[in-house]
Amino acid sequence: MSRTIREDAHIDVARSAARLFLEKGVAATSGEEIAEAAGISRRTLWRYFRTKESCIEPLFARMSQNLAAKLQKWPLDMTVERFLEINYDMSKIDAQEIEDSKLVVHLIARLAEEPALLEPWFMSTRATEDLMAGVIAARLELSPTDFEVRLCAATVSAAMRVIDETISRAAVRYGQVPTVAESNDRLAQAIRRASTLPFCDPVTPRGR
Amino acid sequence: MSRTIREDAHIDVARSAARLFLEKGVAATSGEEIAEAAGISRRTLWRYFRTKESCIEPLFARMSQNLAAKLQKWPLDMTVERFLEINYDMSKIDAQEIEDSKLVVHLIARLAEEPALLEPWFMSTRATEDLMAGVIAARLELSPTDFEVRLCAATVSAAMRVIDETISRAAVRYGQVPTVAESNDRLAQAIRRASTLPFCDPVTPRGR
DNA sequence: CACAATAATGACACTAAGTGTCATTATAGC
DNA sequence: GCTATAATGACACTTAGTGTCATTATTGTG
Repeated sequence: MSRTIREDAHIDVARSAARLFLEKGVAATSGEEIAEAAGISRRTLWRYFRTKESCIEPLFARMSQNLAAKLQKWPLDMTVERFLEINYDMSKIDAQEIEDSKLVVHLIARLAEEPALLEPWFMSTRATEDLMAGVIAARLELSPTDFEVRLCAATVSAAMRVIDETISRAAVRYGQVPTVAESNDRLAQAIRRASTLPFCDPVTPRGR
Repeated sequence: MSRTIREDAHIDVARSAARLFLEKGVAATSGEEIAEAAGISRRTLWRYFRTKESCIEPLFARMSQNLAAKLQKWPLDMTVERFLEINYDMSKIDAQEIEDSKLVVHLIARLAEEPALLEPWFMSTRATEDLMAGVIAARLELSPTDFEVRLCAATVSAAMRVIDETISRAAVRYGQVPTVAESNDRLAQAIRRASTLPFCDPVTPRGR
């Protein structure tokens, strides 16, 4: 599986880059150091990533992909609240995923001091927006490119972004780590309030 | 007024850069060319801007500032719809501002083909978000850093972004230029639907 | 107006990000 | 085990971006 090997290699580099960025800042970290830490040549690093900053994107992308995998299984007759409740029980999450989440949380918490991290973070938000457009479109039997769907996806993913930033900051800077139930409540509430289309409630497929 | 002189110099460079980016693409435009087109040395260009891409930021920033200037005058007892209606009559806008708007519209329309333009665009969206947080906080007598205010500012500015992108794309790619009234309607409607706090309607100052 | 203080610019050398090219080494399919 | 192909490394190269210092505007003041 050449696809998986390459993806593994990419995320390994992302972890090294994230650790260096958190340790000494983005500006003080050179491409050379990232390559060395990841055990690849400088040339290969630039084949993997267009810029230094984008090296951490696979970490954000992995979060998006986890979300996507879950959202695909969201039954039409279920509310967001219930769906989030049963899907984030934290029990079947492996150690690697927890480590990655920690890195992501720390990166997000540093956004204010490290503007260079904003670009990859916004790119990830954009990916989430596309993801949500797909989910909303599927639930409401509309096109993912429909204006109403795009609007709703944008507001909802913006709300999710604010929740991520708020929780990450609180956790890293003030040590306030919420329970899984609390996070879910906040997230569900924010999504519901931000949504401009009724995709949070059970939807009934148009009769055929 | 050293402040104004510098700002003028910056936006002149931004116009040159925007024209070059639209003409030959971001990748094919070098810092050297931008500097030459703007009539400054390469060294001065890099003193003005950290990156090639960020050269166009003053154009986006100007739009934000125009918006800010208007929103400061939004009376507490007025709806968004009415406010937008009386503030965007297009009559008292000078030629330079129209030219700048055209450049911005074309840049936004190219976002899909020129991912390098995404960063400055998202930075501008972020500025709008801060702006909206201020406006919402003022109208509802809350703090601009309050979670509820941040959430609402994020959803509203996301909606504004989608409107900008939709209208720009339609205008540049399909020649569909809406009337001022139409744009206002769409914008007002999107803002109202995206808002998670009731700042769009007249607010009554808390009695003292 | 002259003259000092300070800010803005240019020139030049430099570091680091990012690319093109080609030889070498893994990897996959047979 | 052998061939086709994808991935990597080595090395030279371009261009983005910075440090430093001399020169040139600008601004404020008597």
